[in-house]
Amino acid sequence: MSAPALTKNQALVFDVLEKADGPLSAYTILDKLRDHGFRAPLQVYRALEKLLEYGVVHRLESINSFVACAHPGENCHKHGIVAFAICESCGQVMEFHDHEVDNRLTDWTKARKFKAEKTTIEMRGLCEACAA
Amino acid sequence: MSAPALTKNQALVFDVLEKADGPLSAYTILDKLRDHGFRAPLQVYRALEKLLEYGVVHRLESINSFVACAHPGENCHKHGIVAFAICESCGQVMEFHDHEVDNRLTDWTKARKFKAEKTTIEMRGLCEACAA
DNA sequence: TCGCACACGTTATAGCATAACGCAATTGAT
DNA sequence: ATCAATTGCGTTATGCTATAACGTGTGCGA
Ligand SMILES: [Zn+2]
Ligand SMILES: [Zn+2]
Ligand SMILES: [Zn+2]
Ligand SMILES: [Zn+2]
Repeated sequence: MSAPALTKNQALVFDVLEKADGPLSAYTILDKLRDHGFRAPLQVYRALEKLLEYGVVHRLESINSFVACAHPGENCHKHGIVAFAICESCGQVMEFHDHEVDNRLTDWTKARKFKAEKTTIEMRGLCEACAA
Repeated sequence: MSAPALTKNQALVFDVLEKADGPLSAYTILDKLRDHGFRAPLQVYRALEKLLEYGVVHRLESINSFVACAHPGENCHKHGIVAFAICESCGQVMEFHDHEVDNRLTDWTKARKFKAEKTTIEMRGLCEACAA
């Protein structure tokens, strides 16, 4: 699941996400890539699907947006569950891991024999700068 | 924020969710209430908005659906962050609280002065029965 | 009685995501 | 070399999710 060489479209989408200062929706990405020949949502969604699979992009379920992984190179997935703090004012996203949270959730799933495939942890609120 | 008497529409929507054996999308709710005079999505969304506010219904961000609170009467919000395990096969949802998870996330936010307004924890996977 | 808050109904629109078709390039076994 | 399978890509169409904007009626306190 580590990232092979990206195709042209995958590279374009990843580049847009990496340069952005916050999460972007698929349609926003599409708009940013019209000059590069993108015409339809599927071109974006198909690239995102692969980038998510490779673990270099994360999807923020609570805001239907996508963001480049904040920990390039280290294959984020291996660090366990990823959590996000999303500022609803400035859009900034902070990505972090907490092994104790992982452990507690894993304990819960083990006790109930629930097989978790994908876990979402997202906090929406105000960052320090915006709360002031 | 405890629940006042529900209006007619709110009661109808809540009733549908309570009787359902899993989460429902707003449009599914709409379809189930057409016989009761519902004609437009807003009728559902407006009722849901209040039910969420009262804490008797939860929104599952990762599947764009809504579910009745599994802990009627005790005002779920007071127990801290709510977490869900969602079976992608049978649709069953398990709702739970974990104070240690709460504490860890709260510690993180305090350390970074992030003011969390709404936290989502959702695990998607297979329940014991479906994994077998 | 006036003004306000709130629920409600309706129409229209915006925003998010995928189905289904066909084509081209790549790969990898025979 | 050839064929089949896989993968990426482009396009059109469609479906699902959510809200904007406008207007109506009702209840209730100033
Ligand atoms: Zn990451
Ligand atoms: Zn901020
Ligand atoms: Zn609850
Ligand atoms: Zn199941």
